[in-house]
Amino acid sequence: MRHPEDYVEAVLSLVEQVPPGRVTTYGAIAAALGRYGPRRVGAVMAEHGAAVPWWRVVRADGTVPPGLAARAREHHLAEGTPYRSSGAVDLRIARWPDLDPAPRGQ
DNA sequence: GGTGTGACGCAGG
DNA sequence: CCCTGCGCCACAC
Repeated sequence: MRHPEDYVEAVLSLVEQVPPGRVTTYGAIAAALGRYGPRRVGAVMAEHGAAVPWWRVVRADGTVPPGLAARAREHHLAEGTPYRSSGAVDLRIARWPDLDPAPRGQ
C-alpha cells in the first residue's frame, strides 16, 4: 500500500456513501478527512477507485479529467446527474452532501 | 536533497 | 475561455 490503510478505507467509504445522481469533490473528501489534501485523494482513487463509484467524485469545477470523462458521462446520464451546458456536472444541484447553502447568482 | 509529476484547488492576468 | 503561479503531499529519479 502506498497509502495508510485506514485512509484508503475512509476515502472509499465516503465515495460509496454518495447516492446516485449526486457527486462530491476531491477537495470535499480531503477536507472531510482533515488529512493530506485533494491530490492524495486523487492518488487513492487512481489506485483503488475501480472498487467504488468513482465517477461520483469530480473536480471542484464539476469537470472530470480527460480519459475518464467519457465513461463518467455515461454513468451520469444513466443516473440523471445534472450537467451544465459547459459539459461539467452542475455542482449547485448535484453536490453531496448538501452543504451548498449559497446559490449565489441563482 | 533537488526536481518533476499527478484522477487537485484557488487566485490572477 | 485560455494560461501561469503557488500550495499541497507522496513518490520516482
